[in-house]
Amino acid sequence: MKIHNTLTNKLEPFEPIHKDTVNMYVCGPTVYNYIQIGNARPVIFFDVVRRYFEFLGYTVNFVSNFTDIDDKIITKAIEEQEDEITIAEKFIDAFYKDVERVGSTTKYLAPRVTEYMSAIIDYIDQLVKKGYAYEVDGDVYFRVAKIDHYGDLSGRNIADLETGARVEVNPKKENPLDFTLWKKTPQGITFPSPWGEGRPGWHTECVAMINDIFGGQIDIHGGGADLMFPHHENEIAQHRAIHGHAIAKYWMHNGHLTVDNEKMSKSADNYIFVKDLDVDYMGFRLFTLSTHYRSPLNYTDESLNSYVNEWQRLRRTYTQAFYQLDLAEKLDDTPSYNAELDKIRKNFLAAMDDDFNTANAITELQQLAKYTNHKTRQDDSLNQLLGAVRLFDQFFEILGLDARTKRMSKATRNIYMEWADARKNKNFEKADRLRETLQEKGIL
RNA sequence: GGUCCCGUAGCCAAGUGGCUAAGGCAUAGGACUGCAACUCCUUGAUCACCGGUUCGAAUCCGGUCGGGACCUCCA
Repeated sequence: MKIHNTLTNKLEPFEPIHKDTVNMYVCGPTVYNYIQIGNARPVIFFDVVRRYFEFLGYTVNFVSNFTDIDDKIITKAIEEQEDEITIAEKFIDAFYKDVERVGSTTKYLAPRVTEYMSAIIDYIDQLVKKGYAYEVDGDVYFRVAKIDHYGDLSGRNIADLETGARVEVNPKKENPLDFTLWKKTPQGITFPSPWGEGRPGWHTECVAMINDIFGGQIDIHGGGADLMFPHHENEIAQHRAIHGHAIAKYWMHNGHLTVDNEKMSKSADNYIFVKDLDVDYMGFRLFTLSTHYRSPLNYTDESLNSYVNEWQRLRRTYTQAFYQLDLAEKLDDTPSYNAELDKIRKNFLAAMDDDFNTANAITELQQLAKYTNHKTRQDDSLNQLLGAVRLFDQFFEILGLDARTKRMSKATRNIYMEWADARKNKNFEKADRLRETLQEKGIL
């Protein structure tokens, strides 16, 4: 199992810190709006990461936060004449719905900033006491100059960053790179702190949560590539300041999604919410997994549709094989795996082991479909067909693709038999009628 | 202005130094079928461009063009 570590920019063998356990944290959403399809990429990809580790036998402790205190939420609250908590609640519910829509699990620990206020304040307080942070007029800033290796993760050096600063610098800061830990807020929800009423900056929450929940270095820290700088860089800096070592062993970042080769933005009028996609969401999931996670993913209607079709094809292959076995009452037999199936399985796992190369894994899924379609037309090798179905189950489970198919009821089975009979007796009128019924039930 | 990523057939996409550049969709032809649907078989590439390194490059180096991300608070 190899993982590309953003920190070293290399493929590294995965070795868990604690035997048989994977502790991972993925930066979650700021809940001020519905999520757009680009936000769904980490939601889907890191769900696959979790699934694959679980398949390999690890216990995965998966944590992803909600940022429920933020200027954008405050702005939205004022806009909608609601309080921040109500807004946050609304979009947390919406987020969970979208996560389920795209086939990812919602059963993981999801701490919220509002629940972590005292831990965050405590963390900032420690930074101040150790001299890594300073207070100015009710704001608290992190002293970047005091940390070595700032910029390692994103491959930047401090000199370049200073040159590049093109916006007016905040005169309160000792150094333009210093980032906000605590912010005195003129409007919206505030919390009491040693530095007065205010709210936390964005970068401390993840560190405080990781520290509290995991109590030490985690295996994997993930998120979108846009978070690499400054967010993750700042997490590393804070954690190093207090604990003297890196917060995570492996950093994983997914590439961006563009729409017609443009960044999604409201002004470009190409903003697509997950909830508004009018397609089979499993097709969308397959689409996002069709490109390696670190590569950019470009959305076009044509491209999405081709994967929606591909998904329907895969599912059809699966259900046809399933029903054939069901009719023959072979579903509970012992599956047989021949060399061809073993090879497909081996290639699939090798692809996943290679830094979660889902694109190549999907290729094996397609090979499995071809194999299955061949076997479906040969009645003599039902145990091998069963092997194929079981392999499909495994692949679908790992990728989070849901093709669950129920066994036929007795009534349906009878209709099927009648249909077969009618065809045999060339009673085509009756056969066509029954065929329609079976098609409606999704059997044919 | 700075840092970095990407550019493979009509479309999606793997491959990152070495046999004839995976796979899928679409197209076209064929097979199967009572008719369909489904399915199967066959069908396509001067790897953006120019130059260099090498016995050998899609893959490494330099340049050009095109697209994208980040560089401040925020995502």
